[in-house]
Amino acid sequence: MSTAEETTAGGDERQPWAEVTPEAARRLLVAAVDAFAERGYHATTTRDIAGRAGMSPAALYIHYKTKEELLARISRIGHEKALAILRDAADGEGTAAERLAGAVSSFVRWHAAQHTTARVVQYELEALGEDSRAEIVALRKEVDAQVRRVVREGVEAGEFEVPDAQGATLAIMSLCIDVARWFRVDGRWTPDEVGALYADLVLNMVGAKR
Amino acid sequence: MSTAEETTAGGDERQPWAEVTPEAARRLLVAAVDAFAERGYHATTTRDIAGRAGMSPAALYIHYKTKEELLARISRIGHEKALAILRDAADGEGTAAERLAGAVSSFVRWHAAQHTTARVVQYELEALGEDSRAEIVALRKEVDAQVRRVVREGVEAGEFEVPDAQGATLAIMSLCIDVARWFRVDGRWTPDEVGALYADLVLNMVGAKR
DNA sequence: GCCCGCTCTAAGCGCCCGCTCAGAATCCGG
DNA sequence: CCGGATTCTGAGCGGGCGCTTAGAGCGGGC
Repeated sequence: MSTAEETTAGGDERQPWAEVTPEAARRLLVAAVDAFAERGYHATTTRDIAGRAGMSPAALYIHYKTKEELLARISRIGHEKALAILRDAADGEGTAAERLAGAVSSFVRWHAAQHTTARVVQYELEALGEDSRAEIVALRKEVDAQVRRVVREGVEAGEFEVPDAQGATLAIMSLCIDVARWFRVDGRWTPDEVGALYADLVLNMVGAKR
Repeated sequence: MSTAEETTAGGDERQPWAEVTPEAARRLLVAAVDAFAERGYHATTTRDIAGRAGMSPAALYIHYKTKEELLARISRIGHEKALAILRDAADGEGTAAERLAGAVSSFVRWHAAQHTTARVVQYELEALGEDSRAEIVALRKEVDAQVRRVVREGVEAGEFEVPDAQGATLAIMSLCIDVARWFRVDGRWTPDEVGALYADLVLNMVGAKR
């Protein structure tokens, strides 16, 4: 497995929203993440978001033009974080198997540890407006490309044995993303444990020689 | 009739909502499935559902007490169908590997072919009221149990090699369920192809001797 | 042929939504 | 200690929501 914890580019893991300023805007955004993850974008009211941030409903509109802009900002930052995690792992050193295991375990760890954010990022895409959705779709293609690259390299190097590299990549991404749906903090596993378990299962899946 | 296709208990695959009567109630329910899958439960209005069914908004309330009852009915029938599919496969004949492959391919095929229904069934749980949610959660436990049983039997028979049967089961279910999220009718694969691909990947995942 | 019961519609009720705006509070350079 | 910019609040707008109600249309039993 990975050592203790590899550093992940693109932000501090303890303060994921440090780049959002001023502080009131950050408090609103964090409140929105919680509310969107709990109840979904459409079921969340601006009054609820403002309330969680300890402000009046009107305060929201000083920092964000609309409720949708909040979602767009969350989705943007979240996808950039996901891309940074996977790029780091895919660009790292080692065999394709080692890099794939690293990518899966970090990506899964993020989906588990930041599962509220991940839930919004992965499941509220359709609530985005046209413009932000296009931006996000482009980011997602880049995200996919990182994993596909490692899978292809593994196949070419004879490390993996898969009949359909694109299909395998899809399944791997799918497996990781779905962690955000089912992960519970009071459940059976810690984020690290799920990451390790899934890295192992994925190596099996691509027929990596062990 | 279906010859090559295995018959699946719990309803005809071409008319999935045949058990819903009268016809107007079925039309409303099908409209609700489409709308919920497209836009999500909370973003769907009763006017939209009624409009898709070619009726006035008030007509909905002759057949259903509330909008939530529509969701509950859809979720109930969908989960029963899913359970029937997996029970059939798990109770079938053959080695654990054959039964697991059958379970995964049928379950995935359903998630792909009926992806609008599956999307509602799998992603709108939190919109359910307390009572229906409890009922559905019980059904989901039974669904999980079918797959877990086959995995355990495979491990005991020495067919599979997994360090954590529960973890592997979770990953298998997760993989299948997420098909409803990403599957597109105009995409690269047919439901049958995804079913076959995924059955193969899952056998790898559990370390089945090939 | 009449009437009952079922199915449907037109109209609309009360509520809460996203969002606005006028003005109060606060901060800060000079 | 002042004055303008910035950040916030209380009140409330227009509108769409889930759902109700009164009554029209109509098919089947006697």
